[in-house]
Amino acid sequence: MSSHPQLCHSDCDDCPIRHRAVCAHCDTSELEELEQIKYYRSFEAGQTVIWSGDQMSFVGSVVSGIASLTQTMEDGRTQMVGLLLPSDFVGRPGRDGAPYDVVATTDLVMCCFRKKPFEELMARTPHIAHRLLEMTLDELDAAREWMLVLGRKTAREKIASLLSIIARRDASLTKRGMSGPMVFDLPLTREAMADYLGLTLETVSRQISALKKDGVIHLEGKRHVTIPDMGRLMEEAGDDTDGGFLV
Amino acid sequence: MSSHPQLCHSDCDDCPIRHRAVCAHCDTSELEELEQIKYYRSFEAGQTVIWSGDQMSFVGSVVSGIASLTQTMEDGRTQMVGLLLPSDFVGRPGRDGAPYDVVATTDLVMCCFRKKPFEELMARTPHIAHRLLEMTLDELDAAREWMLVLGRKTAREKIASLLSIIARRDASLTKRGMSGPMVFDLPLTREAMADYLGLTLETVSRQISALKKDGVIHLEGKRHVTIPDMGRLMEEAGDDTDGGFLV
DNA sequence: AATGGACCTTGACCCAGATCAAGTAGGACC
DNA sequence: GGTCCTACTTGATCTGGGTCAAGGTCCATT
Repeated sequence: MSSHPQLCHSDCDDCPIRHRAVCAHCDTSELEELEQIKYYRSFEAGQTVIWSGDQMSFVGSVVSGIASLTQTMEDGRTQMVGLLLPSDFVGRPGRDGAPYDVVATTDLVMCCFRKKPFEELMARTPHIAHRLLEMTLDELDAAREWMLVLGRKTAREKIASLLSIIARRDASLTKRGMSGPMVFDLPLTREAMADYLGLTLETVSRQISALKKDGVIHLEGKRHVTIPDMGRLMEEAGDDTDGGFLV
Repeated sequence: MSSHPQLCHSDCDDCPIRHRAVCAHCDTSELEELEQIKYYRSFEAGQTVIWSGDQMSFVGSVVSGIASLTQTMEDGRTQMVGLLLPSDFVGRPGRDGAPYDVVATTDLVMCCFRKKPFEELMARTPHIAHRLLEMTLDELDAAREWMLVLGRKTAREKIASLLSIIARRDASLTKRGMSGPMVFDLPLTREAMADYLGLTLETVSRQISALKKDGVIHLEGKRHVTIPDMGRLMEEAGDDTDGGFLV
């Protein structure tokens, strides 16, 4: 927590990332006000947090686990339109209905703020409003980057893109750097990856096997991944070799 | 203009949509301030308005013509990640670099505001900041809806989705209703449609021919489209038959 | 240690859409 | 009226990824 000392107070350990997403610059009285309207919710893997069309009564952020934003067609085809990792923010201040399902992809703990009072706080706290706009622009950038993945990349490039996103996020959350080999556990099933990438689970499986055979990744078991050379992975993803590290 | 009387002042005819995107509720002094920092720019079809990575010195909105947000891979594959129709807003207040190219897809006129003073105005005018957040959330919703199109729809459904978006936007801009047959000119080449849909131009052409043969659309020349039955088109798009009309 | 079930892998085959290649339509300009 | 050019169409063929089907692996439960 050393990099965000201003966030740290009593219950840091309880919910280490709880305020990072919302208010990196909140003063004490604002933090206390947030404290008042804060509560935690847990979900089991597979549970739906919010149904598309429902009223959303809270905003909040992911403490642990993974949630995903999912759109479904009548015939059952589904597409994940967003992946929420720990510290990511969920919610649409000023809006009522959810435009898509929010699903707990793993066991999930969320730190929530009641929506009405949060909006009121936001209305009289410009820097929170500003922060919300920032976060929304970030989400928009991520969504548009993903449109390129969905529209133009091959299956192999799609897998490599997903792996590099997860690896990067994991590195930044655990404060390990990006140099040297990266090691992490895949938090998604093959099917969830397929839904995120616009593929079938069989194709995901085949491409992961191929990347493994080619030495781009190592696998222990089905989920434990080692990436010996991050640059190589990003080439496989078809990304500009630089730049991507910024996200 | 009758539905937005508060926007109408001297130069309504000159730039009818100029403020609609930004400030439906601005008072006179705010409008005058905007007036001071406003200027127009014109582009020819094919010109690049902003290069990815460039500093953006303005925010603004499209007066006439079409612009598109485009991402390109090193090998030339390109994906449109946004379509800017008249009255749509461009710009990222609080951010400097553009994350993708903005390209004039047809001849284009934009109404721009100088960025620095616009941001200052925004900082002390909460309802403008709020409006910006609203617009960004709308863009995010649109981007995510498009992710479903890119990831899970067939070529035929993709074309139908694009046509119904254009038809709806056209209807709302010209204030014609959605009842009865819809008539409009396609503002995009087959290639631009392909770039938006993650297809090749040949596939676009074939699917348009197929929709025509099946009576879902009528074509006069290559661009003039009549949609006899909007509901039918939306079924072809695989959309929920209701709801979509809201956008 | 056997059973069951979720998750994953691999093979065989198929098809939607890409690719390659001609050709057509229509507008601008001489 | 011809010729050029850009935008589009259509056909023939190929292929990446989908579909269908058969196992395999790893746990949790008994």
